[in-house]
Amino acid sequence: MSDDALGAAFFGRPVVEVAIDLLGCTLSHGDTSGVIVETEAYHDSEPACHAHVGLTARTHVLFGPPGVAYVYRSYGIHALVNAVCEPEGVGAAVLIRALEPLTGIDHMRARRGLERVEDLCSGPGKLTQALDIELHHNTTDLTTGSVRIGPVAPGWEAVEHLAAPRVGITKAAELPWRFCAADSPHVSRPRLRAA
DNA sequence: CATGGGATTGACT
DNA sequence: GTCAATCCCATGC
Repeated sequence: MSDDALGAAFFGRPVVEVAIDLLGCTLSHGDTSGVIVETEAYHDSEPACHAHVGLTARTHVLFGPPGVAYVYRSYGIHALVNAVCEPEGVGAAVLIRALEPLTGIDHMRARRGLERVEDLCSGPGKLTQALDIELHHNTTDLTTGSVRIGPVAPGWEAVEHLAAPRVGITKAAELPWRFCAADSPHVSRPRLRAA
């Protein structure tokens, strides 16, 4: 494992723990990067998870080794990026839902066609567009690849976090598996429902 | 081979 | 608050 990325051992733990610990860590691709301020956990034991249907061509990566990217297209429009968790054989991943932009902000503005920093990465479909993450990044190793997740950023070591129900899903919506950094103006859907 | 659903976003009433 | 856009892939005939 290198100094600028988290190792496979970090991701090979219970998915809810990883989702919480990822708050304050960095996601980077090329010149662009940001601090993760919102995540959601998904596990094959609950029906909202894509892996719930079992091992298919699509879900194959979710059951693979931890620390790998699972990227898929949602509603035919947006790419959403996840980090595969739990030991190999378990279908689980953390959805990266929002970032606070850190570097390459001008590139993000150009890709998004927007100026306000708090609009660049405040949603799972927005951050993939801002960082230029696409479907071909599916199965990329986040510990060594071009898209990678780094350790907690300076000043984010003790971020207070909130747990809340996941959003945008129709099944198992009651599980409080959405996690946000408290007081961040960069999370999606401004209002948080209490857990 | 045809069909239906989806972990979202942005524009419009 | 409501609604359409639009691609991948799992499922069923």
